[in-house]
Amino acid sequence: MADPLIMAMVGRGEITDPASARGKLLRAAVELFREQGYERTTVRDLAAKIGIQSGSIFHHFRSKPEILHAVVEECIRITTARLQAAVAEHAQPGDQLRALIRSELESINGGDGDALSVTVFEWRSLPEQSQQELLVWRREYDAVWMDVLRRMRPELPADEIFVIRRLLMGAISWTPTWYNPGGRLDLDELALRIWHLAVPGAAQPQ
Amino acid sequence: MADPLIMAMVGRGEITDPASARGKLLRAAVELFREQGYERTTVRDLAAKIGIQSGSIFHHFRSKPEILHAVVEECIRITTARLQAAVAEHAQPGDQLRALIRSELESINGGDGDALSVTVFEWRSLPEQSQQELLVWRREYDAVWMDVLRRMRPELPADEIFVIRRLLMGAISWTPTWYNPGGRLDLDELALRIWHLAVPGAAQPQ
DNA sequence: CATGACAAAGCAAGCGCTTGGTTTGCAAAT
DNA sequence: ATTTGCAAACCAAGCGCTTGCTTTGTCATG
Repeated sequence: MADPLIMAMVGRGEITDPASARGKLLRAAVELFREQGYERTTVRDLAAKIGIQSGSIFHHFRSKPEILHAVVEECIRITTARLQAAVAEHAQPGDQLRALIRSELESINGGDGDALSVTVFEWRSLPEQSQQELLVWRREYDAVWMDVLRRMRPELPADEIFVIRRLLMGAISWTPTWYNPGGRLDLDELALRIWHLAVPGAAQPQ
Repeated sequence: MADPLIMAMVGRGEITDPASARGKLLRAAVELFREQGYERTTVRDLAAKIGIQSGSIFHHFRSKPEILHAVVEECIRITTARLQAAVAEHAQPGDQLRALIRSELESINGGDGDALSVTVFEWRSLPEQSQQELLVWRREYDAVWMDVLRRMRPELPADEIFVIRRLLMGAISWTPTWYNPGGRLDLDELALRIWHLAVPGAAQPQ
């Protein structure tokens, strides 16, 4: 847990310290929400997972929806920071796009704390007001993608870029339902396959 | 509701007659499950929607999960029949693929009884045993896609075809979260865009 | 007069959340 | 070095409500 990106964000007060009680609760929530969904996870499940009484949870959060809100907000902020870091490592738009795809795949299929799948699949379970508030962070997230795609395919109009983004997002978001992280297809190769969806003119792999 | 495909299937006893009490219940369930999800839909919601008492539901179904099971099963069977019909209308694999994409888009975004989005998004809410039983129908559904894709890209190995299928499935399954059926982008054009993802060598639209 | 389709009422269990009080860790005051 | 103060973290108990489902009875139809 010595992830420098996480530690820096904790230092800046942007996310909860994973070592704190609140942080542990959030990580347990991510795991349960991903395994069995938000609605089917009870506050008692959550409490049992970290070894406290169900009522004690409400010392840290005012309500159950607030837990989901916190999970999603921190997840988006972390993932956005990861995406920006991935883009910054490359100069060419093509490389940036591949890094972007790879980074998002990792965030959604990765081994530790893959909260992005919770964000993606439990978004509808958020109260209307929460969704509205979280849109601010989602737009920042989207902007990273749109910038890179625009530079990658400057010949396309904005609305076509938008459609491509959404289609890629669907393809990537869907991978947790079928992709096996331990199997023969590794994340780099999968990222390359998806990259070729967005860049039809490029040379085929192999 | 004079859909000949539906009527034929009702005649063969493959699906429930939409005019029957059970049929009305299933259609109401689809609507509610799609709007607010299976878990958040109560049997009382469902009963109120068709104007009966909540207890009366259990004359038609033994349990709430059994309702979801029936919704998903009938949906898969209908959608499979629609896909097969769409493929049969064309001779060339390229046209067949486009018809396939178009048909699935319509089933998941279409105006009337778009149960496919329920099937897609509520699959995890099915009991383990239901999932196992329904896999039989899902395999038949998948086979339609795999056959066409194999004929379309005969140069690719089976596992690459599989990945393409899953990526397309993700892109299509995700459309309900962003696509606006009444907007400027119509389903034919969207289908064409997705088609070009699967057929990178083909000429670009326009 | 048997059957199917429902209404009416309600049960047991589980839900999110509240309450009042206890433990723990730590730092300032003595 | 010991005491005191205090806030964060937590426990134990349970309230009020909703949930899926059951039971019993009614009534129209064939």
